[in-house]
Amino acid sequence: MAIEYKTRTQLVVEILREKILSGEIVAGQPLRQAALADELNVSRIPVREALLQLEAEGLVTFEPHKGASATELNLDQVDELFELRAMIEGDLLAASLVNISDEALAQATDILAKLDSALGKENAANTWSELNSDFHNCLYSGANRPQTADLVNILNKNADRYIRMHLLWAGGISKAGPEHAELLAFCQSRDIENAVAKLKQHILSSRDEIKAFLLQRESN
Amino acid sequence: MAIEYKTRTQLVVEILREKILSGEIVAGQPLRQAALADELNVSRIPVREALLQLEAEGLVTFEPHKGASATELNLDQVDELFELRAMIEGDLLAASLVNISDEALAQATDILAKLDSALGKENAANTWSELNSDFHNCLYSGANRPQTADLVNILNKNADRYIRMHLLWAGGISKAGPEHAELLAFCQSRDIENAVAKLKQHILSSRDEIKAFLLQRESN
DNA sequence: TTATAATGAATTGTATAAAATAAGCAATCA
DNA sequence: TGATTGCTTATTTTATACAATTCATTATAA
Repeated sequence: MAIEYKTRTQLVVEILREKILSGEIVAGQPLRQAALADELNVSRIPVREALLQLEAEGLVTFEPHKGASATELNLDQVDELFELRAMIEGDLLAASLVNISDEALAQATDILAKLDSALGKENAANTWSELNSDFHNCLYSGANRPQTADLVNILNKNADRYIRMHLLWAGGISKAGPEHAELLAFCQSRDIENAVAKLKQHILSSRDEIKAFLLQRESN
Repeated sequence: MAIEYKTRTQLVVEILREKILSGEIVAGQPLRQAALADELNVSRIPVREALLQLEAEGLVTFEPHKGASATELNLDQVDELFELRAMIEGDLLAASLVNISDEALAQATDILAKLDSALGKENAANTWSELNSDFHNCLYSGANRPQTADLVNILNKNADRYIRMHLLWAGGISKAGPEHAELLAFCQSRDIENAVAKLKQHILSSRDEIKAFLLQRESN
């Protein structure tokens, strides 16, 4: 297997993204370029460029001369983000199911099993979230819409933080397991209408749980 | 009115974006950092950061150690881009019409007049495209969905190059004028269903014209 | 006391210099 | 000749150094 070359900037992007998604860097927390450069043992230039890239993904907010911080979404923004996901992913799934291969569906079944068993284990939130993303991408693989898929992945990265947080603090998206199974069943029978409806409901119900959690935490 | 401070990076972003959208920088053309820095009288750092930002917008493609170039979309990608726009903008318009103010609609009427008169004039493509964007944003102003609006604007910047190109080389989106008028009429009567249908059809018909144009040019 | 201006430390933004990498071309070997 | 290797050059990537800006704090004046 060929090793792929990565620039320092790309490495910093990956490290910082993971720190934000995992919650190690908390939303709203200022990200000091010099401190990060020091910690990662690079100069400030790749750190700056990484922060800019993360800003484009929505995970970081930049203000000229004031610096960067991990983006903090309020309840309305969380709402909007999940609505957007429901719409776009619904459309993507519909397009995908027309052409989806049996291999992709088999793979999705596989991932689903891992997903269920991941819940109790160590580092559950991080593993779960990655598998969850794989599962959904697998179902969208028939669509052949690379730009839309990229967009979905960016939106998911933004949602991911909240999903992980919820998973970590409230013991998980309680209904995710059975919902995934139902969704996969509709996909397997190529029942586009029900599959899309289930997917949207799945995304929006996770939104509701997360919003409820955020609201409750806010009031403390 | 207070003038807003802009970093060199932001200025370079705006200049380069306009050059790409206007066609001065042709798709596929390599963007040499040193040459651009020299031309704009800044160092290479702000140029690099600007190119990274434009990459996030989809206008520029970066390859490590090889440099940046203006992104070139093939027919399928143009297709996907416009489909995505139709879906998201349709949804955004529906949400907007529920709350849209009479002022916004009046403003849209205003812009529409300017839009028609802009067609024959000098620099038609650039002015038209800006007004066109204003017109649509005006119609979406009632939605109160800032993240979705941002996304729409990014997608529009990608589509814009092709719209301007078509405007410039083929004398314009022939049906845009009457379509805009019809769309506005539906909006004024708060007829959500017809307005959304009209908008989608408007976006997709411009896609068809552009694809036909690209195909014809390709075969030469 | 309150408002405003001056000061300085912390931080970001930019320029320049150095290092790393890729691509083209000549030299070498089969 | 054809393929491969090593060198040269162009370009990008990164580091370091400096300039500009912000923010907090203190000093000054109304």
